[in-house]
Amino acid sequence: MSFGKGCHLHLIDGSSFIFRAYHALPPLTRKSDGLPIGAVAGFCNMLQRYVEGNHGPDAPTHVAVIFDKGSHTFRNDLYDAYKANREAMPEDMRPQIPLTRDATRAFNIACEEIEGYEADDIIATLACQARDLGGRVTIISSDKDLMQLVGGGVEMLDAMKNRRIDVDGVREKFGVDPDRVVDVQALAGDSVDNIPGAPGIGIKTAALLINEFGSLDELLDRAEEIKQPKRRETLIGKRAQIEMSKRLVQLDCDTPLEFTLDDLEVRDPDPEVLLGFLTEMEFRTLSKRIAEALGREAPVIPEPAAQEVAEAAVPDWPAIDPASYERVGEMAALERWIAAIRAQGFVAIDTETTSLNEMQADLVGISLATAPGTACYIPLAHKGGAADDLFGSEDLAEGQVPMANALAALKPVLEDDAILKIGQNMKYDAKILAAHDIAIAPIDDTMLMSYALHAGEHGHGMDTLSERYLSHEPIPIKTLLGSGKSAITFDRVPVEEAVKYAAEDADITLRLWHVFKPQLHRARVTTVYETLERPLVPVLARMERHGVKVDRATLRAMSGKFAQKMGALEAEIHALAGRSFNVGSPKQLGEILFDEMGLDGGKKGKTGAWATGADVLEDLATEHELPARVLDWRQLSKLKSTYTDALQDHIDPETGRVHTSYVQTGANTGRLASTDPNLQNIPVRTEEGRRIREAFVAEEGNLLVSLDYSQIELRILAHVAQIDALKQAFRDGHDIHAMTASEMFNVPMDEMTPEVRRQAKAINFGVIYGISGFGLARNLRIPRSEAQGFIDRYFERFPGIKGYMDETVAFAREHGHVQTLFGRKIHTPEISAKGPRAGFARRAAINAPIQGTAADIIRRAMIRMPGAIADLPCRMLLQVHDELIFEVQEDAVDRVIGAVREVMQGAAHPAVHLDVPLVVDAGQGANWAEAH
DNA sequence: AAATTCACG
DNA sequence: GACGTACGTGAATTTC
Repeated sequence: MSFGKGCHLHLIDGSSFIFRAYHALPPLTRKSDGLPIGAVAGFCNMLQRYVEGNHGPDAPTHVAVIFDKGSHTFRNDLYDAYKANREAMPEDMRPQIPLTRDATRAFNIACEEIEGYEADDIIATLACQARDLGGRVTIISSDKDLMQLVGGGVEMLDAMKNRRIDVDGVREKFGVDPDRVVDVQALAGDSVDNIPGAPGIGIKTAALLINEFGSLDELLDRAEEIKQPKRRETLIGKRAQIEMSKRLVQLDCDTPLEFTLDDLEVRDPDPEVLLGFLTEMEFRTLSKRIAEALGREAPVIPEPAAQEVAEAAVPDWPAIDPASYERVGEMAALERWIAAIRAQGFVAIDTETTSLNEMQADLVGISLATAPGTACYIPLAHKGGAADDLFGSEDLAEGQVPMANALAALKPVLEDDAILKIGQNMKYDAKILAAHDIAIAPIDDTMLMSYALHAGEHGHGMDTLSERYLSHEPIPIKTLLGSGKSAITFDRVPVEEAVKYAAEDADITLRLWHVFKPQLHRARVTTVYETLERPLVPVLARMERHGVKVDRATLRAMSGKFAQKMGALEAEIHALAGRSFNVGSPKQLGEILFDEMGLDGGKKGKTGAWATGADVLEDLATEHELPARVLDWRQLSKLKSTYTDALQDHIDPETGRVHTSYVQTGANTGRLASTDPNLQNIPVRTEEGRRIREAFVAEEGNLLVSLDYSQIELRILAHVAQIDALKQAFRDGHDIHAMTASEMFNVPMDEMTPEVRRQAKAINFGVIYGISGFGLARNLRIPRSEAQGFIDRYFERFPGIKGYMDETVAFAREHGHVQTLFGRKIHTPEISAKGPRAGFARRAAINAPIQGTAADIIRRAMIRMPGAIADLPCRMLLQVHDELIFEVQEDAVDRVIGAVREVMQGAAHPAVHLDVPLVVDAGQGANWAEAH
């Protein structure tokens, strides 16, 4: 096909792919000879992902990967310092460059480079040609230097963020249309490429000037008109330098090419060539994946002497084949499986039910796996009914073992101390089985193993793990249940389909267990898994099943009151605005405040919408009535929709209680997350919000008791950073924030003002979060310079803190993870990233050991709690990060507080001896508001 | 499905 | 020199 109208050209910026691939992956080497191949692996992965994504109407007709070649270009003749401050290419990257060319050719994608030209110029030339012929162009790169090409059918695509950049995207980045981007760049310069530009002028100022004068030439000609003296002098004095900068950033659309667009037509890869290349590189996982996509058998890559157990184990297993699983329809067959399990001593198990909510879920079937590829499904409560019967039948389907008989046979196995039960997210299955009076134990949980091994690297759901560690995509549940309104429950799934899906889950779980089990030891996280993860499962299951009593009448009354007040506020707000609008719409509110009322202080976010967050409205509220009323309305709206209304829907009709679900792998740091509903963010900071806690009540004759760790994160900071002054203050029971303030501002403790103490408190918390001048300034609403002054003084007074922060970041850079005092590892894959992500990763790395150690401590307390309170008339109900809530028989409150406090305060022992005491405060009352 | 906002530790 | 930032979460709502 000759290139022309209707054609779509993709131009991939090869260098940016290589650099991203290099930095995204650890330094992998080819096992047989140690050749560095990390970047090549990442590059191939990106190409494969790119190819897989190329379907549908937007698919390219022509494609090429463009590379740089040679280091000397016409730009070096113009300016000898061009790109002079670039860091040298890493040693282990250089040999991989030619291999990425080979990889591109292996994928049968055109691979182009021209000696003495930058890839950007080739891309520019091709893009111009394609555009002039009436075709569409997508440049796959995030390099801002290419943005000048956008427009007239040319767009960019950031492959990592999967974000298209069109003319509007360019305007957002540069503040001008694409044809003026070079003008802005000429003024702003670029430190990465060492383009000088105009000193003192950045992108913002440059865009302002270009928009005012229309073009760079016009601006330079009329520079005399500029009012700011410094800026005027720069523009006049540095004119030559600015004009040269423009020539440096201007891409060349007339690069002499030795090929034409027609040579770039999309071609299918030759499976032999592609798989041959991948085999040569020894990419096991990738070659398997690509072979599957090509419908070929995966190439066999021999394993060298030093074997990775996980990698070596996989090829020996039979492929995952849903058609091979057994349907267990009668007792005799079930007895055979039970005998096999007893003989082996372990089994993978998965339960299928009618709901994700364990309290309302009915058991539908159970699947078992005893070896990779050996799995079965025992349907127990599938409904029958003809396929054409829209509503199905209420009768049970044929060929199912009666549930009571099956469970009676399984119960001794599931409760047998000598038989290990393996599951993925066992808390769910444990809760389902508990409803049938089965206390499943002992267990292993592949989700928790993954969490102990890989927190921070990826999620821990079965689909993720299967794809990552088994290179297999499980049958999506959607294909069985459908989605949305027409979704059915699992008991309506035909048994033959259910067998494939359910048994596959058990099979996958067993395989994952074989992969992870030996890795725990090698990664030194066996103790974390065995003492902080696995034993928490039955504890959480029991708390969740018990639930907390919530009084519907209290919530209903509050909802009504909130609705009334909101109605009045809404009328007031509309009157102030002069027209009616949706108060709940930030977009409409922004238009009212900043476009119609013309208030200043408005800022647009990255999507171009006005920001109307509470901080913005609070600033405006000092001058105007409307934002103040909106803040009031928002508070009520939040309380009503998220709490008083939604909580009522979560009261279980059977128990009259609310049963949250804790996600043990939800937070990377080791904290729990609470969902459906989230009971870890019930309001407390405002008087009105706190009243919602009055609806959380104790059963007749009982009280709610709350115990929380006082300042646990600061205590941990004092310990890990070895800050003597802080440690001593905690030992002496002093007010830690006042003490900090006194040290920093030289104010004697008895002259401390609340304001100074408040500032010190913000700094103390800031330290835990990986403090920055900007963040502290925003929090305290003071100038950034002043905030930076505070931080400097703090580090001066407590040099250990700065040392700890630097050491933590250095540790993360070296090892790719940080860890808690108890050995929990939190991976920090972005720690060496560039740009704003580096800041995020750095602060997260500083925070994780502190937050994570606190999380470990309360986990240890929770795990010991059932034993400590077994003989007392009370139940543990909730955990809120540093707080535990109990329901206690009235006459036992003091005894319970004593026992719980002892467990909580001693929870770090004997694994860790802290230099600071842990202090636990207690409260009690008829409801949570009183107990807190 | 993404963005915005806001509740908690 | 400019940019974007406090750490960790979940849920409701609007908008696309």
